[in-house]
Amino acid sequence: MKAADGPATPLSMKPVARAFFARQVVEVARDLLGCLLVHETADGRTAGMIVEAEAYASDDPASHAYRGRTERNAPMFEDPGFAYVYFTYGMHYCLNAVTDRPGHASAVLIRAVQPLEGIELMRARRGAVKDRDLARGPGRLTQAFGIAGEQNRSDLTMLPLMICPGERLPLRAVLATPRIGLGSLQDGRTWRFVIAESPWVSGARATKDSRRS
DNA sequence: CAGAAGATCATCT
DNA sequence: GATGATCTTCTGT
Repeated sequence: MKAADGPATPLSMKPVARAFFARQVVEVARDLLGCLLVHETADGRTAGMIVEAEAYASDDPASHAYRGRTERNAPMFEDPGFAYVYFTYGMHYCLNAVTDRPGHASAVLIRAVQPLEGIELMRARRGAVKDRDLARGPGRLTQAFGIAGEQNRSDLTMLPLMICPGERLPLRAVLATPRIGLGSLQDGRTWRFVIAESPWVSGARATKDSRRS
């Protein structure tokens, strides 16, 4: 007999309202912590709780949208609540949630989730790694969720994200990376990384050069 | 058209 | 901590 893979209690599948994404990018990034990322493919459904994210405002020099619209970053200029998926380093896909208003070109990179459902499927996709490493990191996450590989990238890019409310996670840190680029913020401070208090985050970044908020 | 860099990861020392 | 893998996208000529 096959062991069921999901959690004992079914996940709430009611997605957040579109208005959730139509706000300043760092606020969205912060509020995404604790939310559930759900993705379904022919192989099954995977879900996890977002524990680490990264905000990219349009005036951040490190943002793909910093130098204006291109073919690749076009989804960033479109409607909030959709995905912007891009391919990088010749082998990795990264998943973003488009935020703010159309034309503002900001997005949140989803950097790590705590696996909750479809864990066997994630293991199959990721190979022999510790469960802690199944979806810790933007490239690993897309691989575990089946967003990488043979998936049609352009289709994926225009799909609505399935983000559902989860639990409230305490904030561990908000990190700035001023030498790479500036997150644009209301009070002039520079933010970008948004990290929850959770064992599923990437430890090195979570402790280095952090500013509490 | 060529060249460089890249929102990364696995592996090595 | 350093390095190689691997290829798309963007920029400049």
